[in-house]
Amino acid sequence: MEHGGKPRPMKGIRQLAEHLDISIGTVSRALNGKPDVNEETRKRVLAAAEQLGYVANQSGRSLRQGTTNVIGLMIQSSRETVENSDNFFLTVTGGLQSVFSRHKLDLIMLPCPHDEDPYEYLKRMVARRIVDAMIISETQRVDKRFDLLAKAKIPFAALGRSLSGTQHPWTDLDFDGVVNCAVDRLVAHGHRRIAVSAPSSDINLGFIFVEGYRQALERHGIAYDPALVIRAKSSEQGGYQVADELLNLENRPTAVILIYELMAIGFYRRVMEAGIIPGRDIAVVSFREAPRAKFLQPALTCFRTSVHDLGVELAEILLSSMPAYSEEYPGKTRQTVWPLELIPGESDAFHLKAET
Amino acid sequence: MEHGGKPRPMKGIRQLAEHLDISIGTVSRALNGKPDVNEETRKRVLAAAEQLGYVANQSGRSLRQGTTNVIGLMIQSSRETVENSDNFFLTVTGGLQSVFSRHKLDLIMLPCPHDEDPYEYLKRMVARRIVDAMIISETQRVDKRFDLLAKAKIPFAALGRSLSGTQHPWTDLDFDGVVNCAVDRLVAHGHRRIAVSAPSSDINLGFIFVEGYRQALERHGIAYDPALVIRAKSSEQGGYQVADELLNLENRPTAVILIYELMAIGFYRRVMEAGIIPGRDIAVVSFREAPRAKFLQPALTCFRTSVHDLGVELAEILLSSMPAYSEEYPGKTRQTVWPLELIPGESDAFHLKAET
DNA sequence: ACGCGCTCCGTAAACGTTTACGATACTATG
DNA sequence: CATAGTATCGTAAACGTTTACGGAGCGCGT
Repeated sequence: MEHGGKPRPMKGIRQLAEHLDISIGTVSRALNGKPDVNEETRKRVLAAAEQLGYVANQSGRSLRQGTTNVIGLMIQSSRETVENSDNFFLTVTGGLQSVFSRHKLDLIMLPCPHDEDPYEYLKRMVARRIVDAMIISETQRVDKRFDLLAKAKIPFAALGRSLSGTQHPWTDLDFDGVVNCAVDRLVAHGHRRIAVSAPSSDINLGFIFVEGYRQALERHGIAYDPALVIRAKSSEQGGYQVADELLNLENRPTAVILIYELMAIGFYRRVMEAGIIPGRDIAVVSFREAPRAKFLQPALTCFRTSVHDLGVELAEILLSSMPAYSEEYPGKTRQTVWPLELIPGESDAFHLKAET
Repeated sequence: MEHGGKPRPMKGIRQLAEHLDISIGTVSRALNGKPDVNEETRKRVLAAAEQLGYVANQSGRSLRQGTTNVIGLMIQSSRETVENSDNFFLTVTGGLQSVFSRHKLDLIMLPCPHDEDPYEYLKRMVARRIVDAMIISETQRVDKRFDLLAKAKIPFAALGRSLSGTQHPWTDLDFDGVVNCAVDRLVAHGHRRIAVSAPSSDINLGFIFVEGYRQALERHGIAYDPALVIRAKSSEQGGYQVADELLNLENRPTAVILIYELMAIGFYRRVMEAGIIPGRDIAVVSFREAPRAKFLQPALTCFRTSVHDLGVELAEILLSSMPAYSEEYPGKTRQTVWPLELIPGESDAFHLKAET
């Protein structure tokens, strides 16, 4: 206003420079906090940029310095995922951003289309050089994406451990701990015939979960019965199906471990249709808690964690493996399992102990 | 292989050109499908690019032609949203992508951090020129983002109608239709005292929903009672709270319209604690269906739509307003309401009709 | 022989930044 | 006063791509 200049839409750093009557080099240095610029001119530049609404064009910047200041989070919104992911990713995103924003990094989510191969999609995104680093999720038991990213020299971290022995940063929920704790608890209550539901063993989660279950049984000297392992989708529908299959067994289990509490809704419905009350006639424990667990009747016993903090951990692990940021996270462990906490409900049937 | 060349990591179009012994101009034209290039050389170029894994650097491309081939979907993962959005956005994303992929457009999700003002965030993203167009969601009753995008000349479409009279492309769920249908149905069953729950009236949804409710009542000659309008979060917790407040009324309603079926879980829990059975003692209708509606007991009466197709509609509306694509969507209506379908359950108490 | 149109391709400029390098002015030191 | 050092700034190259422009070669009709 004091210049009488109309704040027309800023075109580029060049216009900003000639508006200030300084060279564009100085303007750039001023904006980027470089040391060799007079403090007073820096103030002028910043003020003018603010007033005229100038923000550096990202394409020009990344073309020059080969960096985008953007981290990508790849998610596969597959049918399977859409039904079970719930708000998991949005919550993780919050945790990631709370860390990234301190480093002026922006997070974008890259949703792989249903009909595109995740590997090809990632390849495309990586080649486009649109992100500086990647976070991948829903890791498979054999996941070619690890090699792809390593070869392309793109820093990355995974939400989900690696089973193929490749060395890279990851964090993962403590499936082993959860399933062990669940089995211990159920056994302590007198249960010997315990069913489990899990997704396909191609998915990391599906594999590890059942593996942990098998080991826990072994520890208690209980025989492993494949009929008690139900592969199902992690949705209400899946829970309904699990109950259905278990009811059809001639030798029914007295307890069941579900993966997602979402499944419990369908499971409850199906067993109640058969006159079976969770917590009285069958024990139910669920792996991951969502807010609705406590609204089920009877309240679901499940395992809880802060998904937000999981995002924080994931972000720190990623940054600690990026040369440009690693010194700010010294000695950070790059492969961690994330603990969960037991939230007791009424569904795991304490009183069965007495009956058995 | 026939060349004996090792497929080292491709640096740029220049290396690809000299590998083929053609000029980079021709290579670029060949890759981009320009007409003035021999079909046979085009084949050679495409083959080499495929073999060497060359993909154009996005920064260089967008710097030159001022376009990124990326559409941004802004979401506010506010606390409120995280709890109620469920998988809504991921499903919408699927619909969007099914359209965009036909035009070789990529979709990225831009999650606004909790602690950043959505307006400032959008401003930042727009100025960075990282996307060609934007889709914004969760529109407010007065939303400065419309002006921002219009001034920046960024094509955009909104998921959520405009109430401020600004002219821009949008689609929106048919709140009016839903709430009218719900009220009609409840009134036909003999209800006169009907409660409604909605988010804050600052949110488009909250405002329109209650407005439609008020008009529907008026149409039936029923007095509007502000005590029956409960502003609550769209979560299980919110549903619990709604039930709680309604139970405390001296003159209780006989029916309630909930916004999200997620709320029904909490609502069911609370009223059942008081010995009240939905569908017998109180009628419950919900606005938006998710898979779990049918697993509730008694099954929830609610309104359903294909969220995927909603995404398709939104994508087409956006593209039809972009000069580069508009001719492929001739005569497309740019402002539409999206209908929903009634899914009858057992929760809206048909038999109350006889009693009243 | 000449001109014209057509097909195909090479050249070089341009997009908006950042940054290495050198230039200038000033200060301190001998 | 000469010199070195320091603070500040301007210049220009570079990043990888697209595209306007023009040129070469060719066929064809006059």
